[in-house]
Amino acid sequence: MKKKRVTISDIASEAGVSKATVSRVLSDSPKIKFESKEKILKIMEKYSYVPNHMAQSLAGSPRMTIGIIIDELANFFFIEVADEIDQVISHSGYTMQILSSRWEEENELKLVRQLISSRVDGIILAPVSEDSRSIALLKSSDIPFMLINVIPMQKKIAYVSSDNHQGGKLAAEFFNKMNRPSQILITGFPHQSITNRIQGFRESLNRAEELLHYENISTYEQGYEIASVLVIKNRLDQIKTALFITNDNVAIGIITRLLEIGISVPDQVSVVGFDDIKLSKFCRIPLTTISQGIKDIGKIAALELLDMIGNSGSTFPKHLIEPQMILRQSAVLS
Amino acid sequence: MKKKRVTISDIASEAGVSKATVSRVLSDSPKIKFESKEKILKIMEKYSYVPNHMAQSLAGSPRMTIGIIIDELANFFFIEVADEIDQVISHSGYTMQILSSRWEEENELKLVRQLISSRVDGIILAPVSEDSRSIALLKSSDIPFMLINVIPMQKKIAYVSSDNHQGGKLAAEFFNKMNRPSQILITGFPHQSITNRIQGFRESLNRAEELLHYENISTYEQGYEIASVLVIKNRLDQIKTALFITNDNVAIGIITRLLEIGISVPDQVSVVGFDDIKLSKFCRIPLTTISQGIKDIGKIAALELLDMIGNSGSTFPKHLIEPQMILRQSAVLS
DNA sequence: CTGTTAGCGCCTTCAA
DNA sequence: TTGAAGGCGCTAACAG
Repeated sequence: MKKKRVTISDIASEAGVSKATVSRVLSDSPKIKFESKEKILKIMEKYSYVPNHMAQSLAGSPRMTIGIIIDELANFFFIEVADEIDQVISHSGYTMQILSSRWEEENELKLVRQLISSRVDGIILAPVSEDSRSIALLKSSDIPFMLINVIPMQKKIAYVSSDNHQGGKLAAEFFNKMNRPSQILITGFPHQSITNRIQGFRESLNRAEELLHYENISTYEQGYEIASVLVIKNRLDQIKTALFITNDNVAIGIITRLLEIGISVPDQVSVVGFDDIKLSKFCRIPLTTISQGIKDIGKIAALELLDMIGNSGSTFPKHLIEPQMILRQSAVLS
Repeated sequence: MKKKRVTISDIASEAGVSKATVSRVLSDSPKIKFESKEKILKIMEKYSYVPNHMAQSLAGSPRMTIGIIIDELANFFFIEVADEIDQVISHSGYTMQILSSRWEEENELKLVRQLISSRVDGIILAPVSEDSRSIALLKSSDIPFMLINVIPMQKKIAYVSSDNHQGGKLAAEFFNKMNRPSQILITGFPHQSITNRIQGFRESLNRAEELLHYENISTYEQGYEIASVLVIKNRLDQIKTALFITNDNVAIGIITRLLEIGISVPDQVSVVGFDDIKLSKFCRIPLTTISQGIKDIGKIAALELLDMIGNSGSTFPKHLIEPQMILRQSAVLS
């Protein structure tokens, strides 16, 4: 009962021409009689004919699509990067497909395999781990790809990332000036970008040996929850504290909860975030944070990938973006 | 110089078997000798062989992917719906591809065509317009699809949407109780969902004839900007005002600006939003808003689509979700 | 358990 | 300007 899909042959026979001729109007070839073209177009219209992209691609047409794998949809950082990428590539006629690995390496590998399998023209990946198997797989494919939010271990891999080590350092220098009695670090999944932030932070931080550290806090919900714990265990209500939180989403969650409890930010507790997502301007206490240059990351990744596709991936552009301290209200140098 | 991709034939000849045998290990067929399988697997591994999905699909394999087209990436409502959908379908082994129409109908049509062209198993579309050409195209295809955030004109189209008219009514009833001297409505693109909210709101609102209305405000940046204008033109600083803003993102932007200017929310200006995105709990003044039941929308859309794919799209489930008033701080009944 | 034979729908020479 | 033929990489009967 399933109605058969109309194919190029159907169109051809109805028009009384060969498949080749129909194919020519599909690819908008110039060498075709105007009337033939008109007629074929009309028939296509009549049947709402949509050529089978799989077949086209199999037969050699470029797909004109790039795939991007991000770690999570709920993280504004990735969404903003993706949005920027979409803007750029669509100008060149490409379409972007977003996939989410949900921070699962197995899942990421599956998605990468899928993208390779569907022969997209290029891939942008924010890998769960810097030595993820996905990267090896990608390398063995001949599809141009670009890593974001990570600095790969191997050579000959294109990437764009912010200098997270430097970002951590910036935060530390700010902390040193604030010089609060209590200093706490809150980080997310053990990801290279995070590790580098931690290192950069610790290395430049005064009294680093006293630093308290909470890990695996990654969403604003989790931030909201950990805040209560912090208050009790580390007496945030009594000891002037500085928080460095390596993710704006989390920072916003924490601040929200602190305010509810009646702890003032930045007076009692000052908070420095990381990323500078758009939202950090719009949250309850605008965030003092380290900017990753989100728009730059997206734009550069897209442009370079497009370029690599043009050069059939023989180059490996590398970009390390300089982070920047953005002073707003959640932490100030009184 | 471009290294040729390894195909099933390469694997087959290297293993000294036929393509069919290799294909069998690909599909994990039981009727295959264990040693053959092992051997073939090893060779695949050696070459990092990834089967061509285009070819597989052309030859009849289901793609196991669904496509979703949303209006914009920067809108948390859509992202949250998409995230929910991804959760659900991935449990069934499907992969989701997200595409963004950027509120452009032409672009939407192109993307729909692309999805049909690539023969995905199902499509979820948040159409720019309720009588978009995309919908007609989708109908003429034999791919199961589900509309979200809209109530289609024609019958026999599956959809899930919140009852926006009712949502507007809820807001109006709340406004009537607040009974502020000045009442202002702020809406986004002229989309059916918005129109319904407006209608529902106006119909139940006391003193609706005095209602002021600003249109085409759709992002929090735009909200942030319009706030200054509002203050000046409508003397928000002097006249107690109630704002109904049909989009939480915008509402958050507006509140942020109002606070900066020194206008208190909800005392001087009370704000009712729409959507209940997660963020509305975390913004500077937690939002009183109309909940669309975002998670429900995503879950239902995904589940029903999966079901339609199973039944080869012969059913047309329709869901109208009851919106709900969520009382937080940005507007209260004193 | 395995090989052979046909396509799937389209594009691309090569001739006409 | 058009048509015929071959092939892209894989799956699906149908024989053995």
